[in-house]
Amino acid sequence: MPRSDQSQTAILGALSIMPMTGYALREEIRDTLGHFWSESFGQIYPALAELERNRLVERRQVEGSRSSTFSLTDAGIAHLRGLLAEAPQPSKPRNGLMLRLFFGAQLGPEACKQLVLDAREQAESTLTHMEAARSEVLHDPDLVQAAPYILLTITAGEHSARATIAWANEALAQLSDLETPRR
Amino acid sequence: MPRSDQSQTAILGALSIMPMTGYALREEIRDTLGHFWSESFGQIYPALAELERNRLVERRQVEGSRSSTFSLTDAGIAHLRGLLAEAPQPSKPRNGLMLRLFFGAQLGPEACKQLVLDAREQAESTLTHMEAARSEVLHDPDLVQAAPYILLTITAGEHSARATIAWANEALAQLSDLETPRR
DNA sequence: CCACACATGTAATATGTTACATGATTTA
DNA sequence: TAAATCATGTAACATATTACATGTGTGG
Repeated sequence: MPRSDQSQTAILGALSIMPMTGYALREEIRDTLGHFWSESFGQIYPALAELERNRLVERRQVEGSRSSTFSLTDAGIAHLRGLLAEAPQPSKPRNGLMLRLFFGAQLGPEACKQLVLDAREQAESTLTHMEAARSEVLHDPDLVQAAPYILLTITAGEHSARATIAWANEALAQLSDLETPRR
Repeated sequence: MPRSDQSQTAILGALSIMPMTGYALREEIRDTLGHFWSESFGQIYPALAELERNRLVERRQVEGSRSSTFSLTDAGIAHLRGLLAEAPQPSKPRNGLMLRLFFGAQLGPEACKQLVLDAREQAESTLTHMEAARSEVLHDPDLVQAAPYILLTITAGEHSARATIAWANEALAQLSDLETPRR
């Protein structure tokens, strides 16, 4: 089985919400699933080609245009449900921030503080995006079916971002103590 | 520059805390950094070989044994500091749980609930591990220098796990509402 | 002396990103 | 009409996992 099942899941899933081109697929995945998923061009087109070979998606040429819209076949929907039912394969974590803090003794408190500040800022920006996403989801008529589930992922993002902010504040306090050793 | 800088950072960092064999390196990374980092055998040995070629680590053969201990050279410490100072490269997220929930309409509330239950259980287990790790770090004499920084990463893990648990409880309530549509 | 953990490494494979090539369509 | 965006795809490269090959030391 070439092409990761997980990429197929994301692609079939996105097409289950609405048919679209490969290009749009990448934009949707980046903009909508971006906080917890990513696919690159180099994966999307070959994966689409294979899904087409297996009759799981259908390409519909737009009249007088080179671009084509992909949509799920019945077999594609069945396949998607099968993939979703499989246990999520745990992704190998690679958190560059934590790696740096872990060896922070080599870096010094100042640089660590800056890393934590950056992380906090990013979490705050995530929080803003999540709020915007929530109202988009609630107002998009294409998403009435999917909305309750999508909202779960948005809530997860918010919880995670708030946890990061709370942790960052604690961490900054700790780092300040390290900076000025008691005299 | 072959071999990701990030792998080198993890390896040099681990060796900065204490010299060890390649085998031990993998065990340490799995057991100690496991919650936010991973390296596999296939990366560690080639990376060590290259670090050795660049005189960033030194191999010391143990008397009458085939195994050897790697330790940092002065250039290695300098290199490590340089790597740590670089901005963490954001890892492409791939959260299988969120992917499944996002398309949960295809899966149904029951299966989604099970996924969330599993996630909560895992977070609870993480919380237990973090507690154990904290007391280990506080009692290991090799870690006196590094401890304050390592504790930051443990605290981060705890915040994140607690956020997951809180979210899971909310999500389960939402999913129950979906299961029994009002009549 | 057998099984298991320690130890080093390579090869095959899988996965994923980036840069490039190409051209159509839209918008300023 | 020039520039930006949309659109499809490939090739080269980078990265990472898994299985395998090989052998040593140690405890039951």
